[in-house]
Amino acid sequence: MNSKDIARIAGVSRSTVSRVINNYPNVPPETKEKVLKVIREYNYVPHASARMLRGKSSKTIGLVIVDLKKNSDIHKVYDNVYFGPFTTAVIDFANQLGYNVLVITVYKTRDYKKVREVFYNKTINGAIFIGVKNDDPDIKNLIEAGLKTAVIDQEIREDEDDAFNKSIIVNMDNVNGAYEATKYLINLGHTEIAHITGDMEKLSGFARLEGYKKALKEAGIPFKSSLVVKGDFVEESGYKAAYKLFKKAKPTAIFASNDQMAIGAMHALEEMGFKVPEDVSIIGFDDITISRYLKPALTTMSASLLQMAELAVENLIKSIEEEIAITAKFVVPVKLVERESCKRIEMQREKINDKYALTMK
Amino acid sequence: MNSKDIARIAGVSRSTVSRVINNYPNVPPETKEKVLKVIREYNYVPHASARMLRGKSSKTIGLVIVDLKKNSDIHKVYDNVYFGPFTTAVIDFANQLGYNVLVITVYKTRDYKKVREVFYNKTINGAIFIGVKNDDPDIKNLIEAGLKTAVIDQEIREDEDDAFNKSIIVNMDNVNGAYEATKYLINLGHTEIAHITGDMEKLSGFARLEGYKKALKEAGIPFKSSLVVKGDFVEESGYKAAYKLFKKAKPTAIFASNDQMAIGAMHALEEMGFKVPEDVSIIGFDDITISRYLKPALTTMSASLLQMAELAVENLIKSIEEEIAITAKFVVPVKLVERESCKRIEMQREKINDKYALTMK
DNA sequence: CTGAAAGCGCTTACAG
DNA sequence: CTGAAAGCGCTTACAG
Repeated sequence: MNSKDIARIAGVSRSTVSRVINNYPNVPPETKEKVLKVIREYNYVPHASARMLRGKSSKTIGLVIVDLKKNSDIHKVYDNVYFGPFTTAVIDFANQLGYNVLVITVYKTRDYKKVREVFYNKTINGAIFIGVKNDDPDIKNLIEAGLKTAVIDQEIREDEDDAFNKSIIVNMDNVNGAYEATKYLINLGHTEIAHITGDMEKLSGFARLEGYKKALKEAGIPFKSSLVVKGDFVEESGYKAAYKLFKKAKPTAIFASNDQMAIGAMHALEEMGFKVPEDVSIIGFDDITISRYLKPALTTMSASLLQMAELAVENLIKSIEEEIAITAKFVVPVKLVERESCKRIEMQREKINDKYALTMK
Repeated sequence: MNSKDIARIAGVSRSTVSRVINNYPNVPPETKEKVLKVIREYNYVPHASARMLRGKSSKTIGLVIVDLKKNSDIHKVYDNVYFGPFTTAVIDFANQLGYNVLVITVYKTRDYKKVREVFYNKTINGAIFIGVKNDDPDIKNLIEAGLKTAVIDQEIREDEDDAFNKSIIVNMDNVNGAYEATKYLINLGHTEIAHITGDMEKLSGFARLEGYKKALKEAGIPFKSSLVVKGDFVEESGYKAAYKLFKKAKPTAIFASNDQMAIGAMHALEEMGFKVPEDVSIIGFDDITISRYLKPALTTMSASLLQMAELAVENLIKSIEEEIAITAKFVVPVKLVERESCKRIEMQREKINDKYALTMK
């Protein structure tokens, strides 16, 4: 069944069939109805490739989920509690606007080849990237080659010539979020506040560290490098970080750069014999689904993934359809979700120290 | 940049360019290398639509996530803790086999239009369906129209003429899983075992009820309809079901048809003043990520989503490429994950009854 | 081994 | 208002 068949059955030319499909104004109602009837009857839908070849848009965007792991291929995205909700939100918004979404996973640098492929072969004309490291050269190349992009979690640049300046950027308000998280602990009376950092190659990694420092500085609390331990956003790194931390320091509170690491740290804390929040307060970032089910439920900073997905999708599609390079930058606000993992302290130092004496000998 | 340009620059005809791209055997090594060099230099990738129009496969499958909600559009897939991991697993396996995946969400029956569209316009030639109700007529139509399909959670039929018999089917071993879950409770000494059912329009809903009944029967425990409450697989329904249940009955254990409902039920139990597992044991199904973080950690039945994704993807692609209707049916085994939410009881009936007297007056 | 040509199914300027 | 024709970028039988 193709437009020729439809034309023959309806007793018109293929031109006319095409005109009614594309809603041209100069088709008389009766002709239009006649053609439409045949189209419906035969479930005819024009061949997408033929239309594209004639210059119509593919109406397809890519969603590129990047999860570069240093050492293993065991870690797959399906572990990731963060990407799922965002992915489905992107699909929903895109579908609403009549766009399909092709989802592509990138675990190693060479997987970017998959993205180049669908871009150069014209399957997609735009893509949303999540999980990317800051200033990623692979994405830069793609942008320079003309791919319309929306990137989540990417530094907003001064340099006008930078490729990322041609991209839509959607970020959480990382600095402020981290600042507020730390300040929240300070207001609770904590001064020995540790930070488990995220992946420092990502904006959300280093920006949250920055917010942490800012809050300390403002409160006149000296920054101690012994209270900062590197993590990489996965649970296990939070677990290890907590052990490392308590080997050299005695914080009363921890700000973890995301919830997954906070969860890992809570496990370590439990193993070491500390109670949360009685002995150590802990706050996370992201408000993933699991956090509310923990005991104690995790206090954390939350940003609307839905809003981020919406901004990315709508602006990307706008930039595709209007054939202009929209360069909008968005910073989505973050708000505190107070639950049970943080506690006010007042001169509890002795108690904590006693505990230490006991646990660590 | 198109094949004509490449041909001109390499000093050959378009035919030859096409031959090297498609790896025809009858191209001399030097010619091949010469052309390849130009292709690489200009980042040339053949236009996917043009190739398709000439009959090449689109190498794209659809992943259709169905989440039909009766009354609201508030409930979106992004809530769903179950679809995320499966989705990324499907994408991974498909990508590995050189296939793209187009993800489509279906919240209302009319959203199936999106699926028909991409099928009839030749964007996809196969699709995987998850979250579908049993014997869904919309999917039946698609199968009959020639879409290659792999369906998750669908009854395996006797009737050879049934459309679903032309589909690949991948199920969890629902009946056995439910049977084992119930038997586990029985072996722990429970006889008053309630069941919160899933959505009875889905295979996993009614098959798990069947397994529950089977275990009771085998143990000689009479089936009581007062111990069975309807749910629909979402958390809130488990919450409500638990309240409803304890209004009319006094079970010492609950088998919830999935983990989300078990979580809802645990909340209700807590509110009603029952301790898990001291007062009431509870077991779920699915082993979603959250379950291991609960306190008490949820005992549940687990099947490998990865394996299911792999079976669906590999067989679907095989059936697409070999142009045959593969009709394989798979039942993925389920295994018990013992955690902390179930407890052996021995003549505790009095205690429980006391508690009741206290709580419910 | 290689090129010229037909044709996949559309859309759209062109002519009437 | 409508049709005939060109052409989008490929692939592949055909001829040499």
